[in-house]
Amino acid sequence: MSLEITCTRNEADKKQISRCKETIENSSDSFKVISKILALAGSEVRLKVLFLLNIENELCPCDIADILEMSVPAVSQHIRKMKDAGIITSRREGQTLYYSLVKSEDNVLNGIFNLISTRKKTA
Amino acid sequence: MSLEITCTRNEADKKQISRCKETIENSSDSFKVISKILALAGSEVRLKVLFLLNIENELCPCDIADILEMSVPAVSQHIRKMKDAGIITSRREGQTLYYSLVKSEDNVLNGIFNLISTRKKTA
DNA sequence: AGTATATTTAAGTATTTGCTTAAATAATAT
DNA sequence: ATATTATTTAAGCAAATACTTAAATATACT
Repeated sequence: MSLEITCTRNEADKKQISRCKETIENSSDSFKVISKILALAGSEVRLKVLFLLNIENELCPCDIADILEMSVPAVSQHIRKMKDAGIITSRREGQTLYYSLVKSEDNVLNGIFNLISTRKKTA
Repeated sequence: MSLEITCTRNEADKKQISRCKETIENSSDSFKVISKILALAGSEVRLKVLFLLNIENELCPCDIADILEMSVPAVSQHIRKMKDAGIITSRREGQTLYYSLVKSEDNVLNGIFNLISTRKKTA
């Protein structure tokens, strides 16, 4: 818990440091919210799931398990995290649960999807 | 290692599944590369560091530690990860190491920085 | 050479993550 | 009711994370 100023370099720019502290403080909530979404998308498996939901509109856990060649419970647990975070939702049709992306205005994910598609083209 | 098709729902769309598998396969490298960057940015601390480097151009570990109110070794270890991944670089000036973002064409991070700034304005 | 400063690295540890297997729900079909 | 299917949940565990403190480097100063 060393909250004191440890950096006593001659060149240390105190004004810069307090300006930065303020900037960070002002966007404190954004950092929490956005880093959480990025952490979710920062798993190869989940990024693939999100990308698939974006292009296929909706998919069930069973399909995703087949596509990604992994176990259904493993998929289900990834889905749960994303649902808990509110970035995907579900719709039931009989025994099957269809998951889809929650569309949001300030979308962190759209830019990422574009990047994946773009890279694919240029590669 | 259950690589067989486990989903034998009547409604299962085999064509959709193989189409999806192909899509994922085609962008396989993108998913690796991009999820890695997102995982790095998916830490609140690292997202802040990246954001700060973006607006301040360069900062030393000591300054970052002060700004984020955390220990220098903790900061240094976050920096190491980002440097290893090639998203930041360093320049030495005497004893001080100045870190800065590596500018890249297909930038995953720029979109994110914009989002943080935008959210701040609207909030 | 000897000391101080900036930073990294290493070792230790508590927490989190991501799977596995087995059991629990929920809906459907017989 | 019973069995089947789709999915979730729970328990267990190995690996990864993110700190801590202490020691090691590297540069500068005297």
